[in-house]
Amino acid sequence: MDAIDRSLVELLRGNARLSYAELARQVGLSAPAVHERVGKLESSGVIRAYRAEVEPEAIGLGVTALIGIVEDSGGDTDDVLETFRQMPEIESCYFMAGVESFLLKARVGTIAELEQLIVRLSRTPGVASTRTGIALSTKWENRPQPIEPPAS
Amino acid sequence: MDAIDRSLVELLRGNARLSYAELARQVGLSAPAVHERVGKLESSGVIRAYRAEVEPEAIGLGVTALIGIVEDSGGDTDDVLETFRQMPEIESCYFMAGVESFLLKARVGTIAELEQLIVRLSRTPGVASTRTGIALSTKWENRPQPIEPPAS
DNA sequence: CACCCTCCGTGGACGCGATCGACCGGAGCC
DNA sequence: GGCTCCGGTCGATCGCGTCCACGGAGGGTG
Repeated sequence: MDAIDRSLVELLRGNARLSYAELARQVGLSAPAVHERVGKLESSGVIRAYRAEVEPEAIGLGVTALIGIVEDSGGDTDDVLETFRQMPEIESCYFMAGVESFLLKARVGTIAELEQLIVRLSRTPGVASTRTGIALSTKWENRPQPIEPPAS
Repeated sequence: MDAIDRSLVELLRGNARLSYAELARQVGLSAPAVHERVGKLESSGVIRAYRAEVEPEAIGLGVTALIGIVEDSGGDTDDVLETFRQMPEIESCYFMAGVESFLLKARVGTIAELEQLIVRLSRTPGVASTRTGIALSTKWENRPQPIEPPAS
């Protein structure tokens, strides 16, 4: 993970479809060298995936909600997690410090679907209560932040 | 936005680096046709960007926090937003219904940096109070959900 | 100091993919 | 029926991805 690797990661975070040849020009190496470096970044887990970022409204997911979950004292956290994992509406799931064990980001098409989702969450064994906030608008999301070299 | 477009979007959400030729095979069109469709999806804003998804720890951003912001009654929301936008640590920013006007997702390297960020947020004109939750672990994030055809 | 090993890069070669232009067929409209 | 437009295929060309052989720098060892 040297300076060139960081440049590559930063370039690919900005545009995942850059060709190896283009990356090579940007970092001043040959295309095969870049190919190998990127391959290592992928297989070492630094780069997890390449994703197209889509306007949610365009695919019928106009409603974004953030849902805090308080667990039952008796519940099994892993079971709860597994149940959440089965719900495709839940785009992100964080295990949090604090009263609310989980914070979920969910996306659905309509408020009615959100209601159904909340009902399903509330009924999930191990879930004591939920608290839902609705995003009126997304100002920005997953903005890549510049990589700073390790403070050595 | 027909069924083929939806397939293309779904394929690219799963792997943004698929070649046009591969996409073409998957959807049963020729490569130039796919090229044109994807170009239209990009320029119409359905596809906003292609990003590499990176393990945050690998680039020195091991601390994830979710921060709710309560606005001052006198403050100007746009100014507050602009200030947030200048802070690279804030990866996502939602304008919310409820007492907390904003919910921010921030990523920093250390708890000390998080502390500094919260101080800066608290001092921002227009911000009345902040409430920070720390993510102990990210179970998953930005998981693409299958696209369902418009309910027609 | 010479030697060797390893790592990481370059350059060349070759096949495939990206991309452009020409053409074509069906839908909608005079 | 014939025009036009839209959106596709086909074919050709050029650049890119990817494999391979080679080479130089750096470090350990006799």
